[in-house]
Amino acid sequence: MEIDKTYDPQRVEPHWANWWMESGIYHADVNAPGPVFSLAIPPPNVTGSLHMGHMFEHSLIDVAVRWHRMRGDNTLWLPGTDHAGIATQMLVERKLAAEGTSRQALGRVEFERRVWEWKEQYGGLIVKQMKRVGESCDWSREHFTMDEGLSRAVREAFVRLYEKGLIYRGAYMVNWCPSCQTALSDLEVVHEETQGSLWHIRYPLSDGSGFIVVATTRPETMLGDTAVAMHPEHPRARELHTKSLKLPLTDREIPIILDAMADPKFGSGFVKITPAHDPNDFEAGKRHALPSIKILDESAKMTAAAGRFAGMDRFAARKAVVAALKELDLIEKIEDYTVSLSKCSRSKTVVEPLESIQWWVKMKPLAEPAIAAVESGRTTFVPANWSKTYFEWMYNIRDWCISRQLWWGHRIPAWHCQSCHEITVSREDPTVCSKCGSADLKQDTDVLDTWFSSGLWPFSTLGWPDKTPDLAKYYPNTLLVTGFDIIFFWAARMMMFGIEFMGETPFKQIHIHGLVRDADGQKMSKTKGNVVDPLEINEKYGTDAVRFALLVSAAAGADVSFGEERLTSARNFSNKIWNASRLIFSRVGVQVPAACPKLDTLEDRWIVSRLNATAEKANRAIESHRYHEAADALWTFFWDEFCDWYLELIKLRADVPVLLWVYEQALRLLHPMMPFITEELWQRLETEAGAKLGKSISLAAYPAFAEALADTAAESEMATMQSIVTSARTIRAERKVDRKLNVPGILYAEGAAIGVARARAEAIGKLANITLELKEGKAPKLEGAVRSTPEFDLILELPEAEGERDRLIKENEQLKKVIESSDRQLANEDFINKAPEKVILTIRQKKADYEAQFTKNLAAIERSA
RNA sequence: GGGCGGUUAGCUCAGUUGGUUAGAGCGCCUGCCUUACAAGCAGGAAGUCUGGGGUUCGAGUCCCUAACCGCCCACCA
Repeated sequence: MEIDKTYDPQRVEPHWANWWMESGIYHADVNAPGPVFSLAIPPPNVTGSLHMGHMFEHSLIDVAVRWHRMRGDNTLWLPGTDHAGIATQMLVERKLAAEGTSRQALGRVEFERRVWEWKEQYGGLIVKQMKRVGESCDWSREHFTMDEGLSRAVREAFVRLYEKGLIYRGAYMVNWCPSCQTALSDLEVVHEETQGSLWHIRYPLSDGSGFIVVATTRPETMLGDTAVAMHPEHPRARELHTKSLKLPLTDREIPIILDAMADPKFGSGFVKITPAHDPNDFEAGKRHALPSIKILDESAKMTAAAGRFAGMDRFAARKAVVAALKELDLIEKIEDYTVSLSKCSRSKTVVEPLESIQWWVKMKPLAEPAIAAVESGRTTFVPANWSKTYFEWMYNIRDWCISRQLWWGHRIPAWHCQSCHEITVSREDPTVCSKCGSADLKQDTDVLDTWFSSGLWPFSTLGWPDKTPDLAKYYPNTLLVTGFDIIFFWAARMMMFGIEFMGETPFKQIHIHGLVRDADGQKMSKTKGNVVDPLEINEKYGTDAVRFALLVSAAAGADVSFGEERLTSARNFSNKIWNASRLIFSRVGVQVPAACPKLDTLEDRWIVSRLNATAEKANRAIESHRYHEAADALWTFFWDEFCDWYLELIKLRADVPVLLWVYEQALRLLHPMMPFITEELWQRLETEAGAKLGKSISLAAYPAFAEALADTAAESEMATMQSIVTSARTIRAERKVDRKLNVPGILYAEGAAIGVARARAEAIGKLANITLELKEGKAPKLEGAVRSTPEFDLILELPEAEGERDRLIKENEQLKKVIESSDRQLANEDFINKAPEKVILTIRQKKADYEAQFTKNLAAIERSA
């Protein structure tokens, strides 16, 4: 068979990626038998393109999915994308700006049309990329959070929560992004420590009896102060609390109030109260019935209430206010101060706390059962520790602001009556007001937080609110694979909504993976310029190699430091698989026995036993989401055992019935991690009758552990044989013997070892290029080119090596340490009494072996002295 | 202010419930273009498992403590 010398993924991958899709083999059949394995993808943002984080997450998912499918489970991996409200709207607005227009200029309807158009044009990119990298999704069930079915689900969910009193509308302090022009949830605000200042400002007492000093990080807000608070226990409380202050730069008089919020130990012990622009002060304002003066508008510009500062931007106003106060000599001092700035996670604009009317979800009643679900173990986290993070947030949960003043998203299904001002919330668009019957209705202009619709994802994608067969079969999902960064945003909300609407937790397990970092462990970011593009490296190294490189370094929950060396070695591994296949195909052919053939030779028994052990390890590892362990086991098996030993031994034989069977099984074991190369090679194989093996390796059974194939005797015999070969090679390497030169050698051994040596003498001779003579018993003297182990002495006909004596002395020093420590242990009564018998026996054996070795070495050392 | 991780070979990292002389990849050293593979083969060097206490017959692994690094949460003027 004509086959390239090096593996070229580009010649193989596009074909299979395409065929997997077109053949529809990953379509989940509701009526198929077997246990269900279902998983819904964390829907990537439509605006996005595939980055390393996706590549990693999707590799983890695809391994789990392919493994379950090969195990015969009724497997569904449901793909889809998220409309990502703010992110997408920002992108399209930027594009409009470049065209010299704006959403305001276009109007709402036209803008929405443009976003849809944009989505159709560019939104499919990430999906295309996912298809190209061979993700085994059921594309017939692809969903988008704004498609018709999901929109209906969103509406249903909203109405139900509203009817239950879990959604309410009200005026509260919200995080307002002046650049996105919308309210944000607490989660969409990021806190950043910044070097700022603490301004100490003198507020004169109205009666002219002096000043009190307040400290603030935002001096411009003083224009909206409506009180100054002091702690009730403050030493001057009695004296001051009836007095009032003359608020500088204004002609207002404000009271001094007593409130425990003022920490007497902080600063001067007085705190200014700006109810309109600070959440704490907002509450204080309510407690003390203070007026609220809004001095900043939705664009963070000073309002008319700010007097001569009106129209200024908040930061300009800050400077101007400070300057004005300085002029009046009202600045007592300015301290350097570290402030925690709240910024919009999208636009990085500093958010402004503003009072505004928004829609909220009451969270406590939803959180309680979601907490219970994890406490009771109905849903578990992997790694388990993440449940702490989940609990931490859930116990302290606050109501969720779900309305956004955006145009791209699910419009809130609420209608405001223009005559009686009643709100009608409805599944169908109402024509008349539910209270007064007026037809003059206007739909609420807000849309819902993106995460509201993603929160319904595990069941909305299966047809909810209808009772579909899909929903019955695939809900709850078996597994969720996601990043820790969206545990609160997404996982927790799905838990709450899943339980609320479906009565059942949405997934049994939540696997939280880490972050893909660069080779130096730095977070990848565009500004740092250390972003690795998966498509670029997929092209360079092959998708399988990229997957394998990610998987092999992905201990559960751990971050992955991703450098090119890892890719190179993974790429080399695919090449190794390729070349082993070349050898097999050219020497042995492509016909695979239907079952494991009869095992006669040591190496056959051994490789089958190793294959079996590897299958066990791989299954256990994948099942418990320890993908790196599976990858490692497969690497070791295929490269070190199958290629380096088994194939080398096979080359010496004509009759090889077992080889193809083991090889084909190995391809199956590798398939979930390296789908392309394994499919390509597997498709070249045939049955012994010359027929195709099957439709796709991805539908072949994943090898399972079989007790009957475990052969500990073969493993230990093979270990002896390997040890003899390695000893001979080591001697040769140390003396730099020409590879082609055959060297006579004598092997002294007893017991089992001599049996192995006899049975495989020829193979040993060939692998080490020595002519082997066997003698039963111990070597009479150990000099010359010798290698000794507890099992045997091997003497090659070569002159004594320089440095051999030093090596033995060094080895004996180490042996002595181990022997002494074994002695100590064995002399310890507690150890003998308490340690399990198995451990004691092992130590005894170990000690005996080392002593024998030590004695041999010693004899050689003494003689060479 | 709370919470969670990490510290193991030159580098990046593994190390299930404590139990043989702590592993891998890359890098390094030596020798090989061996009819599958130089993206390879054979051999080799390299670690007082961050420090200090403790539990235990036995600790990289469990407990306490310190240092350093990182992350998350929080309405600390």
